[in-house]
Amino acid sequence: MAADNNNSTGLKYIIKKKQKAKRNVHPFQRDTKTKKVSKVIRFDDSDKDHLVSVERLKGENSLTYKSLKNRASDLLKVRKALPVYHHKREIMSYIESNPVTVLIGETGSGKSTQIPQFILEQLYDKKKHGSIAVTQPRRVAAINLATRVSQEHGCKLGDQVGYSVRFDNTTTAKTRLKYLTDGMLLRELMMNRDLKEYNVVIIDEAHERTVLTDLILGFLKSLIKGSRPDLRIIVMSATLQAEKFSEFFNNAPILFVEGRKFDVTQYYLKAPTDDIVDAVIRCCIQINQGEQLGDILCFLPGQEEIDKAVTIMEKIAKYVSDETPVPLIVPYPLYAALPPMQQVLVFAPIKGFKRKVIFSTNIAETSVTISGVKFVVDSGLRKVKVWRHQLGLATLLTVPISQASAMQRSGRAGRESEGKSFRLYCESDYLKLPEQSEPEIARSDVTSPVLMLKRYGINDLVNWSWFENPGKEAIVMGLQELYELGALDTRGKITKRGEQMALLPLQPHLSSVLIKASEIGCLSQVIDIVSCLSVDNLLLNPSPEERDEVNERRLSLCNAGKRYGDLIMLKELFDIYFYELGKGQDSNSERNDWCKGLCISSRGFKNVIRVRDQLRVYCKRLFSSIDEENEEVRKIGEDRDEISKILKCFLTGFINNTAIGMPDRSYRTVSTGEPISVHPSSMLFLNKSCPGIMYTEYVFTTKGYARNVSRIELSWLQEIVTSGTAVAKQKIASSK
DNA sequence: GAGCACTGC
Repeated sequence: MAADNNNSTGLKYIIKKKQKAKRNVHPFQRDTKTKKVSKVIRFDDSDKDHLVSVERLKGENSLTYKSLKNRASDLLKVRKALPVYHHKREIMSYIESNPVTVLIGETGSGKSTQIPQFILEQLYDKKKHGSIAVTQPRRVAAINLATRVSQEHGCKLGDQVGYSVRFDNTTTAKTRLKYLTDGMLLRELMMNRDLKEYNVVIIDEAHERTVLTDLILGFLKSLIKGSRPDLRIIVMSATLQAEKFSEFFNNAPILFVEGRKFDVTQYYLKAPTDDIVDAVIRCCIQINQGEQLGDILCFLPGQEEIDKAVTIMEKIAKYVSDETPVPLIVPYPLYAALPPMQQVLVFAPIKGFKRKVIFSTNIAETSVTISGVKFVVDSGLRKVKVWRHQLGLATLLTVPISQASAMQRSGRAGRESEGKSFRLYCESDYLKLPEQSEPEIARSDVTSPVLMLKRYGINDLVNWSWFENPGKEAIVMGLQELYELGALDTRGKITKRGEQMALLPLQPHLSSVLIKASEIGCLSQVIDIVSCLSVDNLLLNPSPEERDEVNERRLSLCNAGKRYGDLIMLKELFDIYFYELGKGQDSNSERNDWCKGLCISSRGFKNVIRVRDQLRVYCKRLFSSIDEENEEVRKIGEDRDEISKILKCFLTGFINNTAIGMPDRSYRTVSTGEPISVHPSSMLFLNKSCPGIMYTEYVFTTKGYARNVSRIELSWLQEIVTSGTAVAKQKIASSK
């Protein structure tokens, strides 16, 4: 590939007039009778950009009262310079006189740090009791915001201002302003249905439309219509979707807060391209030749495309900079399954006459911010998981992004200075894109939300105050799943088992496995396996060169796993990590080296231990059946009976995720008879001798794959079903 | 022969 690329792939750009990366807010600026107000308030600063790193702050926890106050008064000067301060009274008067306020402002407009403090001051002034909850979709955001705001407030983290996320709760009895993940607030709703400790609940980043935020919105609506008419609600969102939030809450007023961003010039392709990796590479080379220094962030749909782009770029970068006097391009991949060691490389600034080019998935769209980016190259594609209720199957699809998402991606070029965004599609195609991405709840398995609603005491789920109704079919499938797991009775009422399942921080299927394990006495071992399963990206993907080597090492370590599959392998790995390694002085480095050799995430394994600790505490409370003694015995051996017992526990939760071996050595699912293949990452990929398999996940990519696969005997199916529900029995019978 | 992104009393 040559640097001269004005050729047939159509990579010539038409310059568009300069436009802001953010969307114009006009559609909402009209005043109507129902929309009581429209305010445009300009911020000169952005909140999350000036957040200090948590590590640094934790070291400062020993600060004296006086120095805390001094720092707060320094910060107050900065805060007072924010234009939002001048509009404080107006904003507060709307919040005060309306049960629900929708506050529109971009991420980084200052709303997340300042508005909660205004409300806190008001609570102090009026000598009111109660506190404020601010929800965030991500843990890091909750932690960073609470840390910053506690400084501004002049208190230690956990005094008046604190945060609560899984495994980490800094709040105390003194805390009046609490930043928490939306999952945490839902947990609180399960325990304390009226949220009576809160005067005000703020839902931040509501435009991201995660399943959990959508659920919270539904719960809040039913609360203000029912037992908490006094509760104040503020929905904070980026510019779009304001009207949807407003309409949902009885035409709540919408306030606008503008954030400052730098101009981003938009470029489009003249003609569409059919090879997106090639187009991205060519675009980067072109930027490198014609543009000033500054890093490039490229959005590609998935790992496959990213690895390919990195490989190509590595090959041509040196050649290009040798031939012409341009910066040397240094390519980096970025995606969630990448080993953390490689992920951090992306953030280190580059020295010399070089240019960083980051090839990233959607992870860089909201979750991760990289400084130094001046150029964005957008493939216009992403991967989404879409749940098929009828098939119990997740499909992973590559689809065009929405306009909102395209704008979010472009905005990544304008965070520190003016930037440029290159969209590798035509402007006419951009205009055809949907305005918004489909909300997650519309394409997800809702078994877990349905269980939450049942536990909350909702009977008529179809007509509940869903912010987005996932549809009757999805709800009915959820109800049936829960009935089959024994969480609901024949009338759809939650059972004692269902109550226990709802309290465990696991998906219902895994909760049900845990309960079964406690009944038949293998809880400790099953907790270890479930803990591994509930950590994402524990087993990382080895690079192609070391793949065979790593697989060989894993196989040789896990004798039982080789025969019985991935669940047993996880337990074997856990046993080595937990019982054999890390006893000596160099425990940490010993464990890290071991993880590295097997391409296991050591951060992931630390999370496994935290999940395990939490599950053990919950189980002790729920079933009081964990035997603290004989801990060594909990290691798994190659005892056939013990392994069968453990796998049968899993079978009670995943009876519908089973397939039977055919004479031609393929597998067909028990429930639908569809062909299914063992995923190549599985221990059982090469094992062709299983009478049947059970899996925790069924994903369709190029074909239907079973992931986390275990060997099962066909007689077990009958055995489990005889002790199970009538519905499942019928399914097995009809599949024969 | 293959892996979008988050998250939980």
